[in-house]
Amino acid sequence: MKRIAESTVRRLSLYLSFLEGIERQGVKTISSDELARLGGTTSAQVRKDLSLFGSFGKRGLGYSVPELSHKLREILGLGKQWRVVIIGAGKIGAALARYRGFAERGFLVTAVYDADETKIGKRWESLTVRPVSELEKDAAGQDFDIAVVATPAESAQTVVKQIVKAGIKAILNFAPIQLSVPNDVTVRTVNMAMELEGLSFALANRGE
Amino acid sequence: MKRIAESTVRRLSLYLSFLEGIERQGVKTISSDELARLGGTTSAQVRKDLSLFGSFGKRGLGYSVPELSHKLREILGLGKQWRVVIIGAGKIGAALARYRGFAERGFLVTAVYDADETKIGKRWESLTVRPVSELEKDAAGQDFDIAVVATPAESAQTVVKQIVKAGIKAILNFAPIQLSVPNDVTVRTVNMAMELEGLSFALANRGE
DNA sequence: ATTAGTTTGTGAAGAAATTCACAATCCTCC
DNA sequence: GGAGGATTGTGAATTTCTTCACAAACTAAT
Repeated sequence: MKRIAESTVRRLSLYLSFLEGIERQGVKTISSDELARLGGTTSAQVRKDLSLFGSFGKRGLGYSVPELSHKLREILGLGKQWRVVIIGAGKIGAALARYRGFAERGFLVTAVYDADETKIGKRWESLTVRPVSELEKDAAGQDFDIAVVATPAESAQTVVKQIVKAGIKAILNFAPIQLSVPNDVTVRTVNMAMELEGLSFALANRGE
Repeated sequence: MKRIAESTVRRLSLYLSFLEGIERQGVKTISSDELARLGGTTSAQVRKDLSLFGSFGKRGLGYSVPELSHKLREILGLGKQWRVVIIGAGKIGAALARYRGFAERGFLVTAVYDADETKIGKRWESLTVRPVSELEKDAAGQDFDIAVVATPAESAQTVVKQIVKAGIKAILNFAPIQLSVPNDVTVRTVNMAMELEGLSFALANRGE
């Protein structure tokens, strides 16, 4: 398949969230134009995005809401349950472990790890914090899909090496650094400082 | 000034974080090549990004670390303290109010608001949760710069209308919806579901 | 069955972002 | 103070992303 841009994937995700809302309201059909309006983009963009994966609409009519949302879930790989491990049992890790949005979307938090001895053995909901040194061994039997890095910046790159060794191919990174990983590993970074600085830039340069 | 792309601003923010680390280690000078290596990009990209704002380097030598990081802070508007209000006193709001990264970067959390009567009056650190209906009035005297939206998706758009009315021009949005705002208001959205779905897509389409 | 009115899917055009490539400049050392 | 080596700044080339624009395909109405 042709390489798909990250921006495209983000939009697909956005379209899906609209479709799910609309589906609950019982709307049966939607045009690219309407979808574009909701997503703050253009109808051509919507159609182009979808056309990368097939043709799901009916000319003159639009898209069937249930059908399109099913297709998008399929494209985004939301059919199966992904198994998630959280590395770092600090505040962010704790908040994430309790976050219901994971389960709702089919992401099952399977284990929590930390390097700090004093945290090991603590229980969170139904999970027990395990030493990160065991990650690779554990992964052998369990098929973890996604690792969430919620450690301090200093330890993040070390932890990532262990994640990669454990054969995990997708990382959601909350540490405020740039992770270095092999080509076949996908990283998404959530970096509050960067978002805030983006806003700061916008405020500082208004009207120039 | 020419319009600057969001991706450029993100990279500037990234460069700055490297420079700050390097500065603490006492390194005095850095080349675009080194900076590119750290940021996972190319040296040409680094130079192009910086050249949008001036010429800060010395040919044959590279960039002075303290000078460049100072310039970047200036460009990103990190010189002044920005005043932040958090709207939504739920779990995310609470976590953000306690988040030290705000203060470290010069973002001062000034107030917390919520629509839910049962939450109003609660004290968080040195702040008291106030009714969001008072936001506009409060804003008149206080010059709030940035609003953080940490409400459920359902109330987010309503809250945003109040934020806009209060004259706030920058929003950091944690609600999983697309906010609609006037042109002169900048929004950055942090959406975990979208990030997870990006990873899911990558996993589902590996090697195609 | 024909017409009028929609809306898709997609090549082609246009815009934006990235990379190339090299002259210009600076530092160091002899 | 000239030569050699390094690295910037930036037009031009390239690649990627977005928008345009229209034929094709569908519905509904008469």
